[in-house]
Order: sequence, then structure tokens, then C-alpha cells
Amino acid sequence: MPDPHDCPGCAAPDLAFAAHDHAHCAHDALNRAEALTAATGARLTPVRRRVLEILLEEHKALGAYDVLSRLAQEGFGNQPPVAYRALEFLVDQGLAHRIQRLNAFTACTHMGEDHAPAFLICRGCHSVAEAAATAARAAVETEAARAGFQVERTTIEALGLCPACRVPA
Amino acid sequence: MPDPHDCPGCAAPDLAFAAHDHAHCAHDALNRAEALTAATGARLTPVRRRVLEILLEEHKALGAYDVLSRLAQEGFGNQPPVAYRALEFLVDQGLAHRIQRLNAFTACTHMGEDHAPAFLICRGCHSVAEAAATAARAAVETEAARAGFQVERTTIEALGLCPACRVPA
DNA sequence: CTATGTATGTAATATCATAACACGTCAACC
DNA sequence: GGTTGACGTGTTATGATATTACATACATAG
Ligand SMILES: [Zn+2]
Ligand SMILES: [Zn+2]
Ligand SMILES: [Zn+2]
Ligand SMILES: [Zn+2]
Repeated sequence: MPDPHDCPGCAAPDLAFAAHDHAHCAHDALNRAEALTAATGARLTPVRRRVLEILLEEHKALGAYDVLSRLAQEGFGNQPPVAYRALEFLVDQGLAHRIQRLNAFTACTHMGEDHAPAFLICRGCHSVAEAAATAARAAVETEAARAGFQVERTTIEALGLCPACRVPA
Repeated sequence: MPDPHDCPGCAAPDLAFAAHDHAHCAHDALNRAEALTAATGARLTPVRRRVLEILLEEHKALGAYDVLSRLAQEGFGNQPPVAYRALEFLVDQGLAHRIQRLNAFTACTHMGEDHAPAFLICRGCHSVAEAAATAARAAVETEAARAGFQVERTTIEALGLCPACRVPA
């Protein structure tokens, strides 16, 4: 098992697109999730934990029904609410995000950081990364204020090409 | 019929939330749509025109099925593709926008301006306004570039309270 | 007038999401 | 120990959103 304190991938700002030891990346995220939920008293039950593991397998977004079919294969319930509830829990706990544009979910790559990222969605390989969005959010709020609008949450999702997909093979 | 050259509402930057003569606002938008489609050769057929009129009735987003039921009442086809196709046409022509967060559509308030707005969605009254998003987009692209990601389109949708809904009655 | 492309109508199906209820577990409480 | 209540899970049923495929109408170009 990799040492969590010696990992180039985990230090990368653009984790999803950077080459990294993803097995370690996922393992580490799961540990972090355990710690975070333990700290708040939230219960990372088997279903919820398994859903998070499934999301962590790749830096992509999975639809609720994709998750569900995986769960069903493994002996968990096979009805939509099973998946939706676990996903809702993970999103509420900040362990996963919902990607509006894809009607899909992805594991958070910055667990515990109280962040509100922009999502970078590659239309080539369908990977999803998180990017800092502080400046962008501020800009939106400035414009909104001009209209007297009070922003509570802002969804920012960029569609385009990741580094790997930009260059044709 | 109002004079298109004397309208306080049409000059407001935050048209949707500003008090304005909406009958004129909608009428004017429809004229603009006619002119724009005529100029490009696109055909604003009866269904498409009617869908735009429906969207223009309020500064809100309407689901495809809401639009469809209106169409059906008026003797147009009552199957989903009728609505989805007309809506797709309007979006392609820049006469309407799709609001991802709501799975719904709203008439564009800046037809012909080649804009890429942020949407301000009021959770109180469900009205939707467009706000300038040039700075926000630039910020997103800057961050994306740091990850080597090439942005093609960015969806920015803010949820919050409009001026009218901020103050409790 | 006929061929062509475009728009519309319709049926069927796919995909995404939630409401409502039943059951099991566990810990707090008496 | 039994009761209660909160919570999580399972299941049925339904609702909401969206697309594929095919048939038909209609304009206009040749
Ligand atoms: Zn990784
Ligand atoms: Zn890619
Ligand atoms: Zn108006
Ligand atoms: Zn409002």
C-alpha cells in the first residue's frame, strides 16, 4: 500500500488530468472520507461506501443507474432509490458532486476542503476535473449584484478537451 | 401597440427583474426574432414562432412538456419531439436558452447580441435573468488553462433570490 | 410536374428521478 | 426486558425528461 505522504499525484492541482497513481489516489480519498464522516458523526454505511468506491474508480461522472447496476450485481438493492439516496448522502457530505450537465455524479477530489469548484468536462474521454472557481464566482456575484440579485449557489461547468484529448493520436 | 423606440424596460441591463412594460418587451423580442431569422434564412415557422411566444410570456423557464401541452391545446402535434425540435431550433438560433439546472428553456433577452450569459435563477419566483459573464468566463478559462484544459463552452447558472423576492412582504 | 430537402406528426422507447410504504436495526429510555 | 423513535435499506409504483425511428406534408428548385 502506497505511502500517503509521498505521492506526486496527490499534490497536483489538476489531479484528474495529471498522470498519477490512481489506485493510491482513490485509496487515499476513501480514507479521507472515512475520517471526515467519522468526525461529523455521519455514517458511511456499506452501500454508501461502495458507491463512493465505484465513483472513485475513475475520474469520470457516473449516472445513478450506472451506479445502481453495479450495486445490484453485488447484492445490494436494485431499485433507483438505493443509488439516489447513497449519492445524495455523498453529495450532502461533500464527498461527491453532481454534474448538472451530465445528470451524473463524480467523486470529489478535494474532500474536506470546503470548496465550490468549477468542473472541467472533457468531451473526448468524459473525464471530469475540478478547478478553482473563486474568481469566477466573484465575477458572477458582482454582475448579479448589479441586477439586485443575491446569489446563493453557482454552478459552473466547462465543456471542452482535456490535455490528453487535445492532441490527436 | 407600443412604440419600440420609447421603452424604459428595453434599455434596462437587468431586464427580467426590472419593472417594465412586458407586453412591449415580448412583442419587441418577437419582432427581433423575425428580423434575425429572416436575415439568416432560417425559417420561423408557426410552431417555432408559437413556442417562442410561449417562452416570451414570462421571464421564466418552461419545461419542454409545459410547452408541449400548450401547443397541443392549440392544435399542434402533441408528441414530445414537436416541442423538443422547436426548442432546439430556437436555442440553435440564439433565440432561447436552455437552463441546465431546471431542464427547462427560456427566451433570450439579448437576441442577436452573440452573448454567452450567466443565468440568474430566482428560487422564490422562478424568474430567470441573463447577466454578463465575460469576466467569469475568462476566470474559468484561466484556471482551465492551468490544467491544460481547453474550454469550448461554459455553463454558468446562479441560484438565489431576485430583488423582489429578497424582501419579505 | 417532379424531385429534393426540410419541417411536422406520431409511435415507441429510453433515460432520469421521486413518492410512498414496509421492514430491520440499534440505541435511548423507562 | 420491553417500548419507542430515528435511521437506513428494500421494494413498488409512478412521474418527469428526452430520443430514435419512421411516416407524412409541404415548400421550392429544376
Ligand atoms: Zn486519481
Ligand atoms: Zn479527455
Ligand atoms: Zn420582459
Ligand atoms: Zn424572485
